[in-house]
Amino acid sequence: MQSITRELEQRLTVALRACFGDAAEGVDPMLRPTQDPSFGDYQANFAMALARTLKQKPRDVAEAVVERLDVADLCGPPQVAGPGFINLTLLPAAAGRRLQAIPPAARDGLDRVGIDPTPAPAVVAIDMSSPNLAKEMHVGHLRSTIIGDCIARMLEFEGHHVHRINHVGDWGTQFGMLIEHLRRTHPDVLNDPEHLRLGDLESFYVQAKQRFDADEEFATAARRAVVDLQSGDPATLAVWRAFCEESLRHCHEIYERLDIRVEDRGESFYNDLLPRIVDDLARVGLAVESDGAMCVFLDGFRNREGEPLPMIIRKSDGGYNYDTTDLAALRHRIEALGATRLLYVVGLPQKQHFDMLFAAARKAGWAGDKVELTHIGFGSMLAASGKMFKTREGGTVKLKHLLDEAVERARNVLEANEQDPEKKRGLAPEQMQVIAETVGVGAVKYFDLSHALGSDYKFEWDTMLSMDGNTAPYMLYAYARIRSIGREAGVDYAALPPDTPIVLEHESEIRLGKMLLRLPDVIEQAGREYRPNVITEYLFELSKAYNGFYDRKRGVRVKDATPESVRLSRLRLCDLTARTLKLGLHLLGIGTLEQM
RNA sequence: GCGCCGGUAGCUCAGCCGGAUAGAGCACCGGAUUUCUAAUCCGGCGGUCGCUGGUUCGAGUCCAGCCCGGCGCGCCA
Repeated sequence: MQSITRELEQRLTVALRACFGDAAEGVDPMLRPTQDPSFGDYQANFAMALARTLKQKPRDVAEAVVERLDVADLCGPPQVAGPGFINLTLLPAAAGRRLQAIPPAARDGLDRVGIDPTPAPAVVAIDMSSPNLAKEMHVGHLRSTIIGDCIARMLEFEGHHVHRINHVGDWGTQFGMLIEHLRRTHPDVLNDPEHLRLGDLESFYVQAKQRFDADEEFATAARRAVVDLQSGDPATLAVWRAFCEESLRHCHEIYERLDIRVEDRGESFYNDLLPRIVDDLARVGLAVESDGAMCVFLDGFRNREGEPLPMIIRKSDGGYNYDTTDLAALRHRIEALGATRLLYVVGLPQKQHFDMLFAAARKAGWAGDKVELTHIGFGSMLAASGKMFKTREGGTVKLKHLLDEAVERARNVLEANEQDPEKKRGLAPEQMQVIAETVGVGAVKYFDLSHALGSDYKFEWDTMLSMDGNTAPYMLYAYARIRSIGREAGVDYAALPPDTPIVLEHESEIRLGKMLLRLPDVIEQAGREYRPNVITEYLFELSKAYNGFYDRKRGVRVKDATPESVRLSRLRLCDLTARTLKLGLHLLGIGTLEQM
């Protein structure tokens, strides 16, 4: 399904040229969806700006373009309105033809709803999730994980080759005490590292820390473990590896539950590359010594005293820090993975770090002009109180517990409905559990992704689990209902003949049909701007359009519509709506349900 | 002190390189139900878009200053 706006933009560009020749070169037609249906479906806003450079009246410019504009096959007669807007209204027949041309879903694999992949695929590396293996994943990792996966899905859908890189923290001094603690609590760890199981990493960390602070002998041993680890002592490495693998198992329980796949690549992977990073930067004079540390000074970065702010790539004690590791990782992604688009889905507080990282990589020549470096920053998830998300005791909230609660709350809603004779579905307990998982986890994801990335948001259970409004339950219900309608109508949507004409006559049909046609633009925009909430907004609009179409007062009959051609046309609209919802939810990382 | 992000309806949030009368959900009030899954739909109420000035045909959106909140700013990541 090709974008209608792109088509109309091309026609406008042709008309602009015909009217003004070279003066119209490079002029953006500024085609936008209208906000008010009384202005049609799309409006072109170029005339006011162009009139200025042409020294003509805006309305005259608009009239002239309309005169030469050839859109009769798609739109009704273009209208010039207000100061010089050109309003375009899609013809229902043209909309119907376009919908009809959408090919059926592939038998296997993802249903692309007729949208072609890009002819120019790129290799993309997305830095996402990236918890510290020393501790359990907590709510602070949620946004990066969910948003990163969503962006990965959008780019994969476009046809790019995407690496979801889980840049886990598996190195650093804290691992000394963990190794030492592990040795003492699990003396057999080296005999059978595969079967190491630590029930709760959080309390394991706390125990190790307490012992480190209280027991001098232990602390000494822990420090020695750090040295051994860094010098590559095999026995120490083996314990460290066993710990990291166990910690990763904990992470992957969460990822599985979230239906997210990542490529684990710990910071330690880059250890061998770090000396060369410093050497290479020193050789070209980018890294210089300052207070005993090797630093890169970049234009425009100042500390609180107003002096140049360094990026420290080797500490005065000879150790490296995350600036060095991130530089090495960046280089690796470009040189070894062949990535030309490097995305970092990391919280906004780290913006300055990435500004410096990117500046350094550009200056060093490691990232050329063709390489995109983007920090996709996001705001904080706050408790409903508006404060930082904490347990009652002030600790961090484990991600596992958050998801458990989401599913439990979803299940409570389902069970309450089963008590209500009006809403009872007669679901078996196992079915209910599956539905609760999808609804609960989906609600958390959807709620997160439905907010603008940059702003903080308040985590509110009642809002995200509500059946009303822009939520996962509403969207999942809309999908399940459409599927149910197909079953009730005795129709296998997938078996509807692809050449069944789609005829848009009733106002609610026209509205729904036009909404369906916006899909390519929505996906394109969401992917280009890295904005998941463009998709959620659209899905909500689409659901509302569908509910209007299906509404018993304002909508049309579907299942028992006559004649048969109308019934089939409407069933195809149902199918296309379901397929669009499914694709949209898929891009958000949310599965659908046939029944709920 | 410098920098970044935010301030939009009672609450939670949208608002697409500046576009027509600033939107949605919740809450509140009212209406629709012989159910195609009403877990829905329709209507009403509700705003000095933090403040002031500027740019221009046009500013929630861009610029400057100020107020409020959050975060960052040399060897943690």
